[in-house]
Amino acid sequence: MAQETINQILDAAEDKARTGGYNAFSFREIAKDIGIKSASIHYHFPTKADLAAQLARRYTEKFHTHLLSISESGNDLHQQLSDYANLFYQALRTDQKMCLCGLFAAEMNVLPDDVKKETRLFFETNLQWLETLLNSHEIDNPKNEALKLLAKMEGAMLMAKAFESEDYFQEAIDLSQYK
Amino acid sequence: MAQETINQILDAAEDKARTGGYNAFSFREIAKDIGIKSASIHYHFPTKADLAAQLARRYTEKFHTHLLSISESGNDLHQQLSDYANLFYQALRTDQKMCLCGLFAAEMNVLPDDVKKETRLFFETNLQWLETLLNSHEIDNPKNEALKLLAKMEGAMLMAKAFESEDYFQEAIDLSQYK
DNA sequence: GTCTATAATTTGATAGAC
DNA sequence: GTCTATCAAATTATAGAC
Repeated sequence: MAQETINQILDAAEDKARTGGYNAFSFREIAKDIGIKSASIHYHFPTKADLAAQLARRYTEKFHTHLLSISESGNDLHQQLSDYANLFYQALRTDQKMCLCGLFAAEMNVLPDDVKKETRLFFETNLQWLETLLNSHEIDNPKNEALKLLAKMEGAMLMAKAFESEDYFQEAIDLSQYK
Repeated sequence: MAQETINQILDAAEDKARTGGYNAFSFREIAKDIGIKSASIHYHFPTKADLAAQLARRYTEKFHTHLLSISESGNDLHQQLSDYANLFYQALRTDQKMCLCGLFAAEMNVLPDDVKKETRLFFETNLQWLETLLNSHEIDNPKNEALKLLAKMEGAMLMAKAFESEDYFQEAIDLSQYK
């Protein structure tokens, strides 16, 4: 199955990209990890930009699936926001790694255009989901509150990376105002 | 003067590191920028890890100087925090670049140990300054509030990078609770 | 689809002349 | 302190056999 190899490539690439960014993964390393040759990766992804763009796209799509699942729970605002924060926290906790798009955003200036576009889409997807949620609970300035919440998530992740401890994420996240 | 060359090297390296992180600057590129040869850089900084560690150290020291200047102003809490946020905003606005240590923090896992240490020191310096400020104004939980403020700064910077507009920084920063 | 082989470039780093 | 020259390794990418 071709799709299986593609998934293996993306999995290996994501692992490395979330560790050190766009320059932290190479065709040869990925190939070695999954037991094929780098030339085979080029068959599936002609250029590194293609691979990275697909990486960001898949990451965003998976994330979006989780967002929809939170929406459909019908839980109250505070619970949904807690579940939202938990998406980021679990990424830290289970993988010990940064948010892929958070890392890409920091490197925005050196990313190929397609990767830039997909990275930005991750943030837009998050903002839109947050805004809809906040709006449906009659929060003032939902657009601005959404941006502040997203910044809080990514900022908290950065704290966890800076101090090399997931605990800093939880300490930096405070959602008590939405109770 | 030797120090002048060293500063030129660090300036050129900082410019590139703040654009794309640890892997975004090379000895050859820096050398070309300032009109010397890469071998000459190795005379001043034996390894890339040495150069990056000094980069983070200088960045933190400069930042600390600004922090002290804000403290000494004797302004009220809200004004000092606004000035603090402005340190980050100006870095975005004048250089169109991310916080060096914010970017390094995102890449923490792939940094040489010395660079890791210096990067962490930037965040500890910020936390300590914030905690002292908040404490002197009798804010509850100054340690935790300091962490939340620092996360807010770095998160807001990331939003600005993600959407490629400094405006997002200002929108994500809200210090009205300290008025 | 995967392979071998290889091109073209860039990288960090060192030896030794001046 | 800066240079030339060079090394060894790694990078993205392609051509062509199987």
